[in-house]
Amino acid sequence: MPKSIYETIYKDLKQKIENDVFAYQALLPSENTLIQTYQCSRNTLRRAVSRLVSDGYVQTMQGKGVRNIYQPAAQTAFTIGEIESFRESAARNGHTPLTKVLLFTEFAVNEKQALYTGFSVGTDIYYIQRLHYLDGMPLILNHNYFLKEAVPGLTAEIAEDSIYRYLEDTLHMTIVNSKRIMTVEKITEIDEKYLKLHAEDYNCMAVVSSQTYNSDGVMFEYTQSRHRPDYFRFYDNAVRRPI
Amino acid sequence: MPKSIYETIYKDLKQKIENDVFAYQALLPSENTLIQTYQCSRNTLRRAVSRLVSDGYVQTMQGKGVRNIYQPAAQTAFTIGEIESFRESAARNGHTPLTKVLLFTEFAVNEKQALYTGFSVGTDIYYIQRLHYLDGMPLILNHNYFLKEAVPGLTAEIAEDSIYRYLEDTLHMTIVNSKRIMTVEKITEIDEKYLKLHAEDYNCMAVVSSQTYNSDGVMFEYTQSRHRPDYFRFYDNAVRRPI
DNA sequence: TTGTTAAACTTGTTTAAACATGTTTTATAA
DNA sequence: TTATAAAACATGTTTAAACAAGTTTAACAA
Repeated sequence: MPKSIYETIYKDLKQKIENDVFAYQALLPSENTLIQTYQCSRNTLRRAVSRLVSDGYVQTMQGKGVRNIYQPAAQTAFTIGEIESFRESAARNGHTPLTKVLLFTEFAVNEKQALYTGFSVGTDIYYIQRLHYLDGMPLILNHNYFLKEAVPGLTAEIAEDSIYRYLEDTLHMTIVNSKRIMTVEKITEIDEKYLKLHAEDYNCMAVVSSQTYNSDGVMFEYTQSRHRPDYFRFYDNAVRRPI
Repeated sequence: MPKSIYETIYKDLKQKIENDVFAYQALLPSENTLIQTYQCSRNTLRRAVSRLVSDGYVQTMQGKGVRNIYQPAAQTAFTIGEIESFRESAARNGHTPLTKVLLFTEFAVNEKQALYTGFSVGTDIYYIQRLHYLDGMPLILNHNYFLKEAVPGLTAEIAEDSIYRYLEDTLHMTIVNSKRIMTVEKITEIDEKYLKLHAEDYNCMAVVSSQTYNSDGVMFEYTQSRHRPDYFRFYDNAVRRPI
């Protein structure tokens, strides 16, 4: 339910681009034309288009027009690029997700953990280990650290379903911002065991470490996601700005 | 040389945040205050702030203010997140870069190559293999495919220096857009040889495949960058938008 | 003192207009 | 026919103003 006009336009244009209404490398209708189409102001239209630019869907060229440079990505198991829960991502790609909770516990952050999580020493935390399956295959091993005071009433049952659904629907928390770092790390015995990896085959894996902030600007989650290397893909679009 | 007002303000605020003028988790001065400071319109100021949001530097909260959530990242060998050449990245982090050209050739794209590069079959291409050193250590093995008609006069000498400098300074090309996919792949004999990797140690590596567009919306480069896993880091900031 | 309400803040959305700058097309002069 | 200049059209930047909506503070009544 997009509430704002620019968001409605953005979604409509995005959907049109994905459905080949505009050919690859072709120019979109000009600003003036689209203003007529959507009966909106120039600013509002430009705001919608600028999001398409960020998405890598189109490229604007001063004096020329707006070019469609969208090419559908090969459908893959896991696509990041937005903040998306495992369930959302699976649903979007038409796969069946399943989550198993391996460990659900709580403790206060020690010095070593403070260093890599970003939480202060002594902060009370829920620590959860979860295994994410897609179509029956274990793909991701997650280590979640949730700020206890920001996520009251979290249980293993909720973790088995969807923590993000609980955060947004029940606690009415708004997730806003997520800083991520991707690295490649050696697999551990735990990875080997749960993700059915074999060191002779793959001895390292993709690791995504993220710090997530809620709408109060409070970092309420640190997560380390350990991905099966053969099913990991991360999409990104970069825009070069003048120096 | 930032020409626009919003860019000047953006850079000033960014620099202030990086230099701790605003404390972590503190609120920035309000829009009205900053408008007075920079003597600009509200729109222009908001445009600067919105880029700081994209960068993950601040978070806006309706009714409350703008919170500084910037934390300096651990300095690392290679940071991506923008389109940046190897030399630029090295300079920014105070390292000494060196590039060796392993292979410089040209050919027409065949069917197999067309599939993964995104170039059409028969397109004339410069194919270059380059090894990037940082402080004397080989870190990245690059496979570059450049559209020949878009990059006339490319030589091995230029490739040894900086292709991007040639593109921008000599050919006056503007690089705008780069789509990237990150994966983890098994190392090959070539990787082992040039990056001094050992399969008993690491048998896979980080691979960044990218398609880059110039200001005419033409894809003029496909590159596969193969990174030493122990020196690879990719930073990203994601913003969750209402569904 | 406490609870409610209103005012004064904050950021968010939208419109309108003017001018700048780059590109293409058209009209005009040679 | 060809070269040049002007016009038309494209996106880029900036300002101004109005209203919406969320949060904090201040005033006020009980």
